Amino acid sequence: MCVVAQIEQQLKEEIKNAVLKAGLAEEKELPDVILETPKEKVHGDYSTNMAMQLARIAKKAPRQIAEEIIAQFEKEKVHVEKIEVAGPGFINFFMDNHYLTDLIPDILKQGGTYGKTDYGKGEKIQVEFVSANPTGDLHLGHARGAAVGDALSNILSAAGYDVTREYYINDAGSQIRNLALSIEARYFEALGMEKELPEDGYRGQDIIEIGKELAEKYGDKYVHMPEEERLKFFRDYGLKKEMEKIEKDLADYGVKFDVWFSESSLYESKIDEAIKVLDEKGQIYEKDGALWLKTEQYGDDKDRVLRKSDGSYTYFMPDIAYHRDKFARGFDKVINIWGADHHGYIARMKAAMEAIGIDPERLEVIILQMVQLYKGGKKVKMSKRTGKAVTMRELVEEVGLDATRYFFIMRSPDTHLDFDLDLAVSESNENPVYYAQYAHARICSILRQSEELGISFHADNLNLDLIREEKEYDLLKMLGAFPQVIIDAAEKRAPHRVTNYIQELASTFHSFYNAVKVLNEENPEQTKARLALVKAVQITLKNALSLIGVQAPERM
RNA sequence: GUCCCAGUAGCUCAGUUGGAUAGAGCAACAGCCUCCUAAGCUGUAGGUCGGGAGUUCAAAUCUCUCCUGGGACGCCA
Repeated sequence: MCVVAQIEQQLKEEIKNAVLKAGLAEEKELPDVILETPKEKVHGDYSTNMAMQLARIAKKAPRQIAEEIIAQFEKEKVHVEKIEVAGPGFINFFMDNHYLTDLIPDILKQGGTYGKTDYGKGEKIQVEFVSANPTGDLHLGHARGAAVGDALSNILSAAGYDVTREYYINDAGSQIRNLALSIEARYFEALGMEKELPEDGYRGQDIIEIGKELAEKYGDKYVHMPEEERLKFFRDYGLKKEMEKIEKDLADYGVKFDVWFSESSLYESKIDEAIKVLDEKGQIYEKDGALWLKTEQYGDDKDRVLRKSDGSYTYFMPDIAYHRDKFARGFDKVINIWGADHHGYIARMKAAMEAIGIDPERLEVIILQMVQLYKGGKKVKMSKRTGKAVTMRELVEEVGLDATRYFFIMRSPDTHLDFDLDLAVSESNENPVYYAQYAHARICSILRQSEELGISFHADNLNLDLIREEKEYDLLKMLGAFPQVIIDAAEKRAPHRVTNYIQELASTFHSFYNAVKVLNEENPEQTKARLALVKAVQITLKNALSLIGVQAPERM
């Protein structure tokens, strides 16, 4: 536990003691101590609303209660310099912030692990994201999903959860037959023959190329083959090609999955098992030649079809078997990251979990709202190059990996995202990515120069008494907050809290940089202490950026 | 029609478990480099938190209702 968490803990404890000593409440009726960090410095470093909360229990005016608490409070024990009662009854604590300097050697020693905690206690969480159909290129929505899913996974890991990243490959069902038919049409086309592309076939450039490739490799070998045999080959071939491409796109995007789960593997036995369980629980029935699941009684709009009257399964059925399998694999929580167009599906899936005997609370769905590209103040609908929707690869080529990922993480998942291309590519002060990276590069520059000057410092041999400036304390407060930021971001499934933190930390550093000179040959002891401080900032900044998959450059 | 998300400064958005005078970046205006990277800093100005009602010591935050924008509602996946 870092000093900040320790002090906060002790402050809460001391507030509690003071309340009990003042006889304002019994131990069992005592509300949880809420400690806040006020927005304004005039309200101190910490503040509590305890007096207001106790107004009813103690039957006294809040300000009166506050005074009584203060009278019993032992300041010296917890680095409190001054206490004030303010407003309707807030108790504001002004700290002797020098204790914060203990963070410096602490962070230097922890290095790349600073910020990590065991908060999640190794709870097993699966995050399933992207899971795009293997029928074309990854697009903007997938890019957002990949960025958010990867960042959230990193954040959960850092907060002490045992995280598995998973991609669900939709390699069964009608869209895959469609893929085979689309490839078939392009294959014939490449051979100069006519074959109609199905109406809802895939028209992507990638399919055209697969068709060409097949024609070059095999000539007209497949023209004379029985249709089913040909389609099976094209299906398997296309699937392999598409998945290789998706996997490469994601790897280039900095995202790696632990498990690639195949939908078609469910057809071996897991679907039958799931149906059997549902049947035993009396959750299914036959009507109009189809098999239905009673989801309505669990909050869904209506019951849903599992097996169509033609004997094939709907998408829903293997998905139920899939989710049942996830929990059977021992995950305490399962998080799905879906596009906004799937939100109607949540109630259905949760109902299915309940029907099959799994607590639906253990399934969480994060819905990502739509992404809209802007350029020159106008909506970008299509790629200029291809005339089709803009792909993830094109986006990264245009604005770079760091900016792409940063922009996607920057906003809360449930807001519609306007992605400003001009802003993302601009190498200027308008661009929030560079603002943060620049802070890191500046620190690296200072550290390089200290080496050239032959100044070295060691975590165990610092004179921390020479850290006394207001701006230095501001920085230390930011550094100390980092572990809790990760916990909050993990708990609220809100990666954008990390980018908010990065902006704030960078801003606090830039402000410090302009006010305080680090390298000062006339005062080597202070220089060493300050070098250690900026080194701690560098470590924290780099750790934060790595959570969201953004580089921390040493020069810019 | 039912459901989900959003509505906060000119623009893009934060806003902790309900807390004090609602914050940041950009844009605007005024300053700061003989000094560790000016992709930076300091300051000024800018708001009926979509409207209304309620809950309470206290509401951007909770409840109800209405308005606006986006999306979802298949024996598709």
